[in-house]
Amino acid sequence: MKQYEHPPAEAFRLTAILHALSDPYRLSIVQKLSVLQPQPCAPLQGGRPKSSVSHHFSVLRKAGLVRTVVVGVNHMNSLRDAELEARFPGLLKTILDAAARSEGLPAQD
Amino acid sequence: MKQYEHPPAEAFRLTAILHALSDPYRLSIVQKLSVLQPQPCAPLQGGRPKSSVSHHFSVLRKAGLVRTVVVGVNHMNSLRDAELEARFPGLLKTILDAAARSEGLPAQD
DNA sequence: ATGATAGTTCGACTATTGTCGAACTATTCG
DNA sequence: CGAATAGTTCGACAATAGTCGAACTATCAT
Repeated sequence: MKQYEHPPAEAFRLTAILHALSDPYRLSIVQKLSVLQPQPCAPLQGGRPKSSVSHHFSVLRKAGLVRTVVVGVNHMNSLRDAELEARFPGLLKTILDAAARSEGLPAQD
Repeated sequence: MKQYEHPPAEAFRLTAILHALSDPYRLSIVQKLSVLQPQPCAPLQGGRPKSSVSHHFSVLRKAGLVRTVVVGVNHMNSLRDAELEARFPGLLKTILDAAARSEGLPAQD
C-alpha cells in the first residue's frame, strides 16, 4: 500500500502555509476538513477536474497542512492540526475563524 | 498633498491578506512595521530596487495590511492593525508570532 | 526656478501558479 | 483475470505574480 511523503513539522514554512491557504479553493478544503475529518478527495472536488483537485491537495500536503493516508481505494485526508498547533500556535484556528467570518458577510454592507 | 487609496475594512479579503503575507519580503516588512511604526519605505528596502519595493507596498496596501500617508517627502507606512483586529481578530498577531517563531529555528535541530 | 530626495508608474521580461485532458497506478470487486 | 473506482502524473497552455530599469511626480530646500 503506497503512501505519501509528508514534510516533518520542523520543516513547515510559514510562507508556504500562508500561500497554500491564500487560494480560495484550498482554503475551502481546509475548512471542510476542519468540520469533518478525515475525508477522501471526492466529496471535496467542488466541480473541478480530478487533476486540479490532485494538484491542490499536493500543495496542501507539501505545506504540511494536510496528511493523506491511503486506505483501500480511498485517499483519506486530515488536517495536521496538532503538529501545526505545536509549531505555530493558534495559527490554523485563527485563520479558520477569519475564514468563517469572511463568509458571513460577502453580500451585505 | 496627494494621498493613497486604501480599501475600507469591510472590503478586506482573507485570501488577499494571506497572499500578501505569503511573500517573505512582504512578511518581513510587516514584521518590521510591527516593531516600529510608522516608517517610510527607504529603511525597509532590503537591497531591492525602488520599483520592486513600491510594488510590494502596493500589494500590502491593496490587501489592507498597510496604510501609507504622504508626509512631506516621505511616505509613512503603518499597519492597519486596529482595523485588521476588528475584522479578523487575532490574525495579524498570530501570524507575526508564527513568523517570529520561524526565525528562531532556521538552522538548528 | 533648479536640484535633490522619496517613491510611483510603465513596460518588458521571467518565473511561478493554476487548469485540464489524457494516460497511468493502485486497490477492490466480480 | 478484467472491470470499476479513486486519485496521480504528465505535458501543454493560460493567467498571475515578481523583478527591474527608465521615465515620471510630488515635495522640500536653496
